[in-house]
Amino acid sequence: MKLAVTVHDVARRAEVSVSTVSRSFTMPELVQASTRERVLEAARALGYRPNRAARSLITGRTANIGVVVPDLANPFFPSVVKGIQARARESDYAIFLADSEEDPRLEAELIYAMAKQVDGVIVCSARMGDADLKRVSESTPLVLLNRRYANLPAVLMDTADGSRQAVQHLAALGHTRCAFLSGPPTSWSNKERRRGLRLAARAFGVEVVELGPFAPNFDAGLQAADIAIAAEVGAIVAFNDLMALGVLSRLNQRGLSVPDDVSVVGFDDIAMASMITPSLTTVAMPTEASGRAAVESLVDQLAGRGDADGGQHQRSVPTQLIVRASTAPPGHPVSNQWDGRKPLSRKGR
Amino acid sequence: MKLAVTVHDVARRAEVSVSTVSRSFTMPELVQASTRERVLEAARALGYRPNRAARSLITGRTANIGVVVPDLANPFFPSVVKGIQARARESDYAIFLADSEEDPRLEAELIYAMAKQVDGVIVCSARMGDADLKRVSESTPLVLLNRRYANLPAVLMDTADGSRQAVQHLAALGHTRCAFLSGPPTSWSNKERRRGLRLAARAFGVEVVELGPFAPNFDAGLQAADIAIAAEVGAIVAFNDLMALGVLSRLNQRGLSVPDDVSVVGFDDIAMASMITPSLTTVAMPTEASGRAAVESLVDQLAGRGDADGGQHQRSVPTQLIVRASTAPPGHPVSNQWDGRKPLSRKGR
DNA sequence: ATGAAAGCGCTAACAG
DNA sequence: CTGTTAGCGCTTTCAT
Repeated sequence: MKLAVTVHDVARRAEVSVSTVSRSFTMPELVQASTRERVLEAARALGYRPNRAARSLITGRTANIGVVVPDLANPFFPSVVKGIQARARESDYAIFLADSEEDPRLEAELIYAMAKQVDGVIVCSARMGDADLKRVSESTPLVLLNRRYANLPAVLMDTADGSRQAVQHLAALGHTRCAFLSGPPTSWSNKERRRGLRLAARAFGVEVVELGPFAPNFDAGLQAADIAIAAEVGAIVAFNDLMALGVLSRLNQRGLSVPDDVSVVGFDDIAMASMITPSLTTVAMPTEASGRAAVESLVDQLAGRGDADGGQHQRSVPTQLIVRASTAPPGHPVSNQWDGRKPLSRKGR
Repeated sequence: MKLAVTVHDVARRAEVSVSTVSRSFTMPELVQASTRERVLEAARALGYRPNRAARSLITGRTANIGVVVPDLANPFFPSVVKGIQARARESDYAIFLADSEEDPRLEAELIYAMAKQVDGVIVCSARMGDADLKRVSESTPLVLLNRRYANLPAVLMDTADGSRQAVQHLAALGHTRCAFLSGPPTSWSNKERRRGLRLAARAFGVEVVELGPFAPNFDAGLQAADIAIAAEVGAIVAFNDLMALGVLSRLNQRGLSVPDDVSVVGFDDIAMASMITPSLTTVAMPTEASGRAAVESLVDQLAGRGDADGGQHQRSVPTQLIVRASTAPPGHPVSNQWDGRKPLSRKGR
């Protein structure tokens, strides 16, 4: 069943030494064409596949990259992982995946556990504290996604600007008072969203009521909706789309109309956003693109190119407000109007 | 930076031999408590972590399990992976993840590539042909999810029964003609859904028009909606929820109301289903539970318990129809799915 | 251009 | 109970 075909087997079949077999795979130009052909042929005949684990033992390189996410059930993360996976394969890396179940302690533990089997780890929306982050970063090359710490390489979505766009939009609709349903307190994204909101609120003359923190899921949205309504706001900005959907659902239950009675804004994966109910305005997060960027950052780092650019390891990826039916002029066909080309108004930062 | 702390280092520090160190970790009861304590202490002080790759080289066991999915962007699969991941950790397995991007050839290739680094592979909704499946299954222990082949271990969602429930529901609403938007031709689930549909259609006196095949995504749903409408059906059963959402979106664009003009049924992850627009009736698939079941099946198989139960390796997991607003009595506010002009709620509840 | 031999970090006999 | 030794499958000097 699980018979291991080794270099030796191939060597014997091709009547060469093991080193020649090895070289035929890893440094083909160093072996004569005819010999190499014989080796490759023998390998094919035997169904030989190099054992990457054994290889890594000696080379110190695993060709695997680790990925840690807080919760795969949150649609945001699969999308990031998708981007990582796609970009990783382009550079012949395989993916080691772990779900920390929103547990900060587990997060660090998982990274330690996989450290030896990967060349580096991409940590998505890390929930652990700075101290742990520091410690972990000393044992394995890391890339942070949507988290900032010292000058660790990071890919940051420009979520604060997304907040700004959202507020600008709401202000344009005539709103003067809106609620922010806050998410996980240790989340960098949450802080950024709040920060952007406050800044823009002042600029556009909108009052922001901060509610929460809530869990970043659908059920919390149900509950948060009532609280928001009690706070007498005309617009609700939810930490993410899962919560926003819960809000929508509860609003609907209470017979309130969106956006006629209340405007709702969520933050979500850009792909998912296009499928979701048109009454929800969304700040689209560039999930796949960020995943790809994270891999690139890691690959650079591993290739030693990391230190070359003087600690300029933190890349920011823009976000984009997607407005649907809620602002469509009467008679405008409802759809996912954004075609991915024409950006909405943006100021430089 | 990446200094490797080995058994030797620990051994030296604890003034014991390497084998004692090794045993302290893998067979703690075979080493005297005091010695073990000394070893563990030394290990902690040095920050030693066993190198699982090296270990696997000699034990033949990696404590990793591979997972292959066709498309992580399809919400169905992250949910399955979530279940796998959770159950896997309970048995101290880590996850190797690969996305085949709906490419049957890549699928087999990915499995071969990870074969040596995992103890077994869970293949979700395999798209590859039977021949490839057979070949792959000879090189690595496999568990199939929503795919059946010979007597390979498999976890099957009872999707045919879901179809039956859907048809029964539609018949009860008075429908006599419905469309089935077919998905990937090589998909077992697609065949099962169609089979269940046909069977139930006969039983309940409903006519089924088969359309497609379509790609299992949102965009295909947009397109399929037009075709379905042209076919003059009163109900549409889509291969999955991604397509169903596309259908909903297009119907909405065309000014058709769901479910007043057309009923739409999708198949989806049970957790996601609860958040999606209430106008969509869904056959909820037990994704997480199936993921867990798949791991259990694999663990059994690896423990040699596989052959004991006489080839009874195929487990079936029930599905369940979730009906929402579509069956609500007239006057029920339909949804947060409308064109942004006319309030949907007609009368109060 | 090719071969022989020495390990990578770990565990599994086999002795003591 | 603990230490010594021999590899797991692979790459890599160092010779030839």
